[in-house]
Amino acid sequence: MATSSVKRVTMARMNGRTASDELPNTGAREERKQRTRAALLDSALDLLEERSFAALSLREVARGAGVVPTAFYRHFPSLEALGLALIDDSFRTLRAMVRAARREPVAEQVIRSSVDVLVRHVHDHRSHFRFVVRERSSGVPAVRNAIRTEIRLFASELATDLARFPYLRDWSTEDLTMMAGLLVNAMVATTESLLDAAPDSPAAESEIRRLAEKQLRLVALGVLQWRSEG
Amino acid sequence: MATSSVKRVTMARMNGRTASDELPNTGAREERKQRTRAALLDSALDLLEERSFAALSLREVARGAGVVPTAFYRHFPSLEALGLALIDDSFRTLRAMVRAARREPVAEQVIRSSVDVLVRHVHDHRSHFRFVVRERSSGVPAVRNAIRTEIRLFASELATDLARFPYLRDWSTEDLTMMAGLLVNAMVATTESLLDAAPDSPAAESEIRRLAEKQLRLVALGVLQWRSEG
DNA sequence: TGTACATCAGTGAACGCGCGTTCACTGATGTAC
DNA sequence: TGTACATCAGTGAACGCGCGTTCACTGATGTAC
Repeated sequence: MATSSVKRVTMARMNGRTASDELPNTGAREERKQRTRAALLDSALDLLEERSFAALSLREVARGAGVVPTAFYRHFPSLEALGLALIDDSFRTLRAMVRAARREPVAEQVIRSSVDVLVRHVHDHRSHFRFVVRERSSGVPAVRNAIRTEIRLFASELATDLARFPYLRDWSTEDLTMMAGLLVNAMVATTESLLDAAPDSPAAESEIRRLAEKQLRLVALGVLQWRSEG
Repeated sequence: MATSSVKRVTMARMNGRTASDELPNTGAREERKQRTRAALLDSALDLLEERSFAALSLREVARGAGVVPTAFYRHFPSLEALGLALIDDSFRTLRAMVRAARREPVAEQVIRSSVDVLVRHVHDHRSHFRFVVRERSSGVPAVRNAIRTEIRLFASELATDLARFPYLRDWSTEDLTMMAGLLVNAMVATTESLLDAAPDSPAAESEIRRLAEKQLRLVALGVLQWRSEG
């Protein structure tokens, strides 16, 4: 194959894209492909409402997405790869939640507003949170480990955030990490309660919210008394 | 069939048992049956080290126990039934742990000795604790619900125990339950850390123990400041 | 104690089923000129 | 713009496999007398 001709072809393609009024990869074909990919992910999330990831089958997921089993391979090399993509999506949701929490003013109401952000996000993205919370401790090793890594990352970011509070300014890193771990545990437990409760039950939701706030206030009281040996 | 003859047979059996020097159901046949049953449970626990319960197959479990698949049905009507039996065994282990903890003197060292009991029991019964912790949030509904019921029971027993502490004597039931929930969360999280760590690594174990003690001390400080509205 | 019969844990063949994966294909969309 | 060719998402048949479950059986253990 002649190098010059390859170059010409590449440039022609690039010019074609630049000249067109569409972004790269936004043709009808690519769009349809992305829709099928999304349908596969949605199908999996649907099935995960009543089954664990380890119990999913590729054929079920494809069936739910309205495609033939072999079409699955056009999008993911394996079910496990789809699982990792679900983790990406789920933690994108979670990071959006953290950004929302950071926008809240850091006031005396910090506990209330943090719990509020959590409850609201779990409400709006049940299936993502359910996936993460359930597969965190059980299931396929690759999926489990990816989730744990993300949660550890999340906890250490939380520790960094905590270091900005006046009380906590001179805590040791270890103590901050310990406290962040405690808070993440509480958040996960609260998320589990929310997922167990009937969806769209404001009564159950506000009861859980009240309990979560109490737990965080109890921890906060401990924090005020703590003498970090950092 | 003649009623009188049936009665005679039944009584003869009862007399036979009473007269023999063996307890009922302790013949060679029954003993062998119990050994096979135990082998099936052990086989399942073995497989559960790297797989979730939902991913077990009856044939695998039977294979691991050294019996033919159909023999499984002589002991359990389904894999799910075996799962429920595993829960029984696991919580028997956990209740033994709680009894051990209650025998410890309630002193200033109560946190240290509680963590100590937990670490020791997880060390000695890894597979039971792993099963409970993993299947608690994922997996087969029947198994998951049975575990949650047991954990809720455990938490409310803990709340009762807590009510005996002087500081906590006039806390409201709700606050005691809330605090027990917090402690159970911490214990579960600690158990997860222990199961993640390399088995038989005293260094990892004592590091986790140290962290767990810190978390409990932090909570205890909060408790001392708490004003229950009970 | 000895004998004849009952019980029942474990066997092994057989079944139909859904699974993951392969392969050659189709036909709509995209590209070069 | 029109034509000829390339790309590639989705198809459908086919495969071998391990699965749960059924069934009639075997032979050691237990029981009656």
